[in-house]
Order: sequence, then C-alpha cells, then structure tokens
Amino acid sequence: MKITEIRNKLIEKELKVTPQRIAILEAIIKLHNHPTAENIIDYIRNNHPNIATATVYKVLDALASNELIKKVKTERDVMRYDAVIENHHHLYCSESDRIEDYTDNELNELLEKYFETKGIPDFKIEDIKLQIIGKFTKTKK
Amino acid sequence: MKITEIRNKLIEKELKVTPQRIAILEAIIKLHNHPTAENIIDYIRNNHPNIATATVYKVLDALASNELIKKVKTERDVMRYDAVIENHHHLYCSESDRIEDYTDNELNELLEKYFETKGIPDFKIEDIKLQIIGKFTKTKK
DNA sequence: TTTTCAAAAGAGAATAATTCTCATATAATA
DNA sequence: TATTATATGAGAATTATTCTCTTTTGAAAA
Ligand SMILES: [Mn+2]
Ligand SMILES: [Mn+2]
Ligand SMILES: [Zn+2]
Ligand SMILES: [Zn+2]
Repeated sequence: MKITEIRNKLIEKELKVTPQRIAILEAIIKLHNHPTAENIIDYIRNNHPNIATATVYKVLDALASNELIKKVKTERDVMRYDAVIENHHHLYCSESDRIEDYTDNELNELLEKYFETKGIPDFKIEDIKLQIIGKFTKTKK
Repeated sequence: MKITEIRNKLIEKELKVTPQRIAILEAIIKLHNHPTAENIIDYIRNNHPNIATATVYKVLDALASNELIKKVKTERDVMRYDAVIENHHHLYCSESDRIEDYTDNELNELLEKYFETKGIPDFKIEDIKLQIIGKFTKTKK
C-alpha cells in the first residue's frame, strides 16, 4: 500500500490529509493483526516522535467512523483496530491476545440464507459477526 | 429462582456462601439482559447498602470463572454480565445498548456441521459466538 | 457451641485506557 | 499568500476496573 493510495482513501472520505492520519493508517495496515492504540503509537513514534496520544485516538475514531478501519472488540479492556474493512470474521486465541481474520463467503451466504428463511422475531439484522474462539496450531508466520 | 437454589449453585462450585454473592447472583438473574457492574451495584444497594464496589467486581470474577455467569463484551468500555450460561448468541442493537439473548440449536448444529466439513487451517475451534447486530422492532416488554 | 483461620469483604487509593479541553498549528481553499 | 475551519499537542480529567491492606466472616474443627 503506497502512501498515495492512503492519501486517496482520505481524500475520498473528505478527510484532511495530515501526516498523522497517513502515519496511523499506514501503521494499521503494516502491523496487521489488529493492533491496539498503544501498538500503533509505539510503531509510529519511530518516525513521528511527537504525535500526541489523544491525536492517535481521535484519528482512529475518524478513520473508523469513515469506514477506513474497523474497531475490533476483545474480552479485555483494550480496543483493537483492523485495516481489513471487507466483511469478515475473527479467530480469537483462547490463551493469548492473538486475533486473526477469517474471511469466508460461503459461510456468509449460508448464514444469510439461514436467517432469510428463519428470521428473528422483532429484529432486523444488519450485520453478523462470528467470534470463533479456539487455539492456533501454528505460531504466527 | 429461590435463594436456596442460588445457595446451592455456590456450594456446588465450592464457593463460600456469602450474602454478597447471593445478592449479586440474584441481581444478575433478576435484572436479566446483561447488566453492567454499575447496574448491579445500584440494584443491590437498595437492600444491601454497604457493599463495596471492589467486592462486586471480585464476586463477578469469581462467578464468571466458576461458570455461574458469563461476561458479555460490548463495543463500549463496559463489561456486561449474563446469568444465561447455556450456549447462546447475542442480538446487539445498533443504536442503543440493548443486548438480548438469541438461543438457536438449529443454528448451532448448522455451524458445527459446516466447520466439521470445512475446518479452519491451523486452528482448533472451541466455541463460536455470533454477534448479530441490528435493530429491535419492538420495545422491550 | 466455641474456636480457628483461610477466604471474603470493605475502604479507598491506584491504574489503564480513553476522552476532554483548550491553546496552537496547519491543510485546503480562495 | 491570506484565510479559516479543522486537526493536533499537551496535559488534565474521566471511567471502568483492579489493587492493597485491614477487618470481618463463613464454615470446618475441636
Ligand atoms: Mn454470551
Ligand atoms: Mn477502561
Ligand atoms: Zn480483522
Ligand atoms: Zn446472554
């Protein structure tokens, strides 16, 4: 992902292009696997030592509400962030903080079909996310 | 749910039976719909005005790690608690904090069958939870 | 029933993640 | 290049939760 691409993403969303926003979006993409705000700050401060914590949070919020990133909730008291914005699910390690993406269109269709037929009384579904909890049998590549 | 039943649940798990534990477990059951620690404290303090905040959190932890309640994660920075311990999913309102249970064994079987055949590379599934996000079309009864 | 004591509760301080406030800087536009 | 709305930086504030330490208590043992 080149910086020009990141820049364009921001422009498309009518967000002002700032070095901070570029750095943060770049960091989330590069770090992949759902960094915390702290991970992002640590990573960014190498090249960008003066960025303020509050700025990072504000940028993360702006990016998330403009659908350039997603927030990923965890069992613990830390938000994590995701550069993958297409519909996907998550694999959560039951013994560490590791979170990996799980994209599966066959599954999405299966669920869609299931709920189309079955429906949920008094509820209009907008989105379905799976939290798949378990153990990874290989360490991260 | 009578107090004797609650008492027995605690005894089964070899937890000391204390008025605080009884009150908290009773509160979660009565309040249903996933109260926060604060909701629980407010409710309990009517009959039990001196209970300490830290006690509530410690009891909630003890109950959760003994599988008498479940923790329910949310988008926001507050944990919520669930007296329903059987396997179930959650309906999350996209415009409020309302969370309702969704129990569906047909769905569980469908998913189990799906992943049994398909599998996820390098991952051993232990549990699957759905976060079903949308809008309730009726206000709470 | 009283004694004993590990475990639990209470009080309040501490922590951690996040949000807020407000002065200053800057990107986009004219 | 000047203008201005918006973003950033700095640090304080907030919020949910956890910790530390002292006192109390439930329940097993005597
Ligand atoms: Mn649940
Ligand atoms: Mn917090
Ligand atoms: Zn993801
Ligand atoms: Zn539930």
